[in-house]
Amino acid sequence: MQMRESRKEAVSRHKRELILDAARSVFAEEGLEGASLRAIATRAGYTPAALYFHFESKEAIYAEVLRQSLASLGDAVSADVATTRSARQRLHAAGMAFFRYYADHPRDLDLGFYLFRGGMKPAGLGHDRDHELNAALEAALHPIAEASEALGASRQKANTVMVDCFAHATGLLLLLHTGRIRMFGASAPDLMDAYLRDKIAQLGKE
Amino acid sequence: MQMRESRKEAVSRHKRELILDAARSVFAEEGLEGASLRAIATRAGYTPAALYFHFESKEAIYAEVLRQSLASLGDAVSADVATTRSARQRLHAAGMAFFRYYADHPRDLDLGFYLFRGGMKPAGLGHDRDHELNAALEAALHPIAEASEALGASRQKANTVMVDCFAHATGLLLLLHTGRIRMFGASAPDLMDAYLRDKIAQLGKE
DNA sequence: GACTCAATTCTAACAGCGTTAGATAATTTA
DNA sequence: TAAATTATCTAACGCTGTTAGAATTGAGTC
Repeated sequence: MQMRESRKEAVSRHKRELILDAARSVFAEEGLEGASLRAIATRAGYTPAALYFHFESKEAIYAEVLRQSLASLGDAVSADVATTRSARQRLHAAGMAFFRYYADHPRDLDLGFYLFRGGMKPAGLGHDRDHELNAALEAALHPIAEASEALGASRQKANTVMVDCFAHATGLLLLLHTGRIRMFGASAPDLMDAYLRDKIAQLGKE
Repeated sequence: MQMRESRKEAVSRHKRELILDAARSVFAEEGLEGASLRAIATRAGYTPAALYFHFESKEAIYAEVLRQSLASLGDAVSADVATTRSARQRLHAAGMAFFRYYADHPRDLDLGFYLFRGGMKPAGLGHDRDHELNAALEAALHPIAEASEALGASRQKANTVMVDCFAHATGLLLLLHTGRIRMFGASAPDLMDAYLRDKIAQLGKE
């Protein structure tokens, strides 16, 4: 039921994208803390209030940046998975691609943590946006569940594997980017690799 | 080299503790977002500016709350570990105690995420406070490394196990408290339990 | 009891934040 | 050209963490 977008809509979408570019730019240079709505507006050549014509709130801008980031993540995972030949390799490739994406894009991880942790609180984002982000994350991770099932796991078990991999990767990424605990020579990517290999071996023998 | 604290020092310490109680109280009722310096001051019966006589910044108050929380965590882990008889049980008990502490104290987890992620940025906390918090976290987790070594792992490997357990628990806790990904019937505590059992079995046969 | 000096708290303000109402400018439509 | 809609700006509100400087409190001394 979607009709061709009018010229006006295209222009509007383009302006939104310019604002999002400004947001990403400020975000990259100043981090999440420095990415105030005013800073974003200034960089985009706007007055703060003007942004409210294109987005309903600052969090909505953040959410859209995150949404696009999750789409990129999904693409990155899919691309890596596509180069493999076996279910074992698919699981490993998907897990590592997920890990690597956030190892390479720490700001995106910041944003994810910020919105995913705070988003449910007071009227944050609203259920629609919220569900959309959840779905995008799950979609990006889905190859892990698919590969697990191909390795003989039940659907329930396959989803559990997906959740486990997500949790482990997330925890390691947190460690990687904050350096809270000394790693004693071990590297986060190596630990992720080892975790996935163990999981695959474990699935193979059940 | 530490001498008995004077009466004046004791009073000062008591007032600090009252402020920290107010902080915990606001934090419990309003969450991290609602725990503004002004809200804390009001609850403690102070004017906002008065808090700066006892703490150097709002983040310093947060940091002290977190420090005490990490001490409690260490106690909780130690207490559970003390009830066990074997190295296998110690590892399992320590991992589960860590997980359970933050499952039961979501606000403390919020605080940890907030300070641990943002703390390194612009002049946040300073290296001393920062190192102190890191050390407290590592101390709380140490029983995991100890038990791993008792199970025959090298010191390097034992520390790796500690890091892995921390990462997995952290990731699952994030999931537990935000419900970002559907868990498909699996429960986070069960997943943590399964992870630890696997790790223990894996250590046993090396 | 009055004086002093330090410890403690308050008042008032600053600059920054997200957000909103209402006026204004720019663009499209009739 | 006139009207109407779209887009942006100005100005303000109430919030935030923080600071300077004045006022208050409290203890120790003459």
